[in-house]
Amino acid sequence: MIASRPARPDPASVLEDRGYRLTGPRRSVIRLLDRKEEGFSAEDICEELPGVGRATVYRTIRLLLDAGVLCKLALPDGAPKYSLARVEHHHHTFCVTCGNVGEFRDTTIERLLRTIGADIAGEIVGHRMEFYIVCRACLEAPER
Amino acid sequence: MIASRPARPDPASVLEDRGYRLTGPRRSVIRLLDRKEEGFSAEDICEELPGVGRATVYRTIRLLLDAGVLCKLALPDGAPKYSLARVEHHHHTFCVTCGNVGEFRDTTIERLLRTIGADIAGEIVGHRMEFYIVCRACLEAPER
DNA sequence: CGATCATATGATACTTAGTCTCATCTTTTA
DNA sequence: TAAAAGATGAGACTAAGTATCATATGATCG
Ligand SMILES: [Zn+2]
Ligand SMILES: [Zn+2]
Ligand SMILES: [Zn+2]
Ligand SMILES: [Zn+2]
Repeated sequence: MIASRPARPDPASVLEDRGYRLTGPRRSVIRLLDRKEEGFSAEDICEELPGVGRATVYRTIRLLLDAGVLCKLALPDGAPKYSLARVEHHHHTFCVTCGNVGEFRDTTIERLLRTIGADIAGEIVGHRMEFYIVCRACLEAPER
Repeated sequence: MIASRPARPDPASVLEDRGYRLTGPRRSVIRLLDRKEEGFSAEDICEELPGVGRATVYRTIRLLLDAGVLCKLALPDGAPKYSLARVEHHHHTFCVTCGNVGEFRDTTIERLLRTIGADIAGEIVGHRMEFYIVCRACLEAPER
């Protein structure tokens, strides 16, 4: 089953492939994103890279979003979060207690979603799905 | 099958049931929402109700969101939109061409989503799902 | 190498969506 | 009718992100 996980695309190569220059500031942003846990904010990145301008951070984020190697999570309430995509197509889990973000894939869902098109007026061109959870750690945590 | 569609809750009664006063400004907002097509912005409401303060519009929207009779749609890109909920639990379609928003329910999905919990570490407390489509009207529209 | 031109950067102003504050007004209740 | 609770609205503030534009960087050609 290990072979079924597609290799994660390298954000730097993806940008180059798209004809963008791989400059110092862009490298810094990408290197930091790579070290980050999932579910960080754009402003986090700005603060941790004082040498890179805010505009450049946001511009790089946008390039990566457009290229599909970065996900923007619209949480039900609160600030948007970002997370480098680990696998190609996936969905997210979001712990409503600790805010932890996870990725998952389920081929059954994907198959079902494809068949559901029949019930919808129009042509389906994409979808998004998120699960709100209480994660393992929060379930096991001493109450408080 | 008609009987299977639950009656749409009346936003005004829902607010009263929750212990909020049904004041003039709140009535105005609710009456306008009710006349609106799906997929309007909060600022639309402010502009169309110059007699009601911005803060009150946003406060009323928040109350209705909390009560579950109004949906906030986080579109993949662009401004958030609102839409009065027509049925209890549902998902949205969003036409990527014209921006039209629709609601749908599918019990197969709901059943599947419940079973998928087994594969996810933690307890699922909710979900969100959206389909991006090209709607019937846009498919049939003269090209361009 | 150096000139040239496209591209990228960063400081900063601006925009959008929404919240907060607080003095005033309205409603409820006693 | 007086007091208390709740709601309102003007406007200040915040957070997330975009636009502007002068400067800097880097690729390409001679
Ligand atoms: Zn993702
Ligand atoms: Zn999917
Ligand atoms: Zn809805
Ligand atoms: Zn559902």
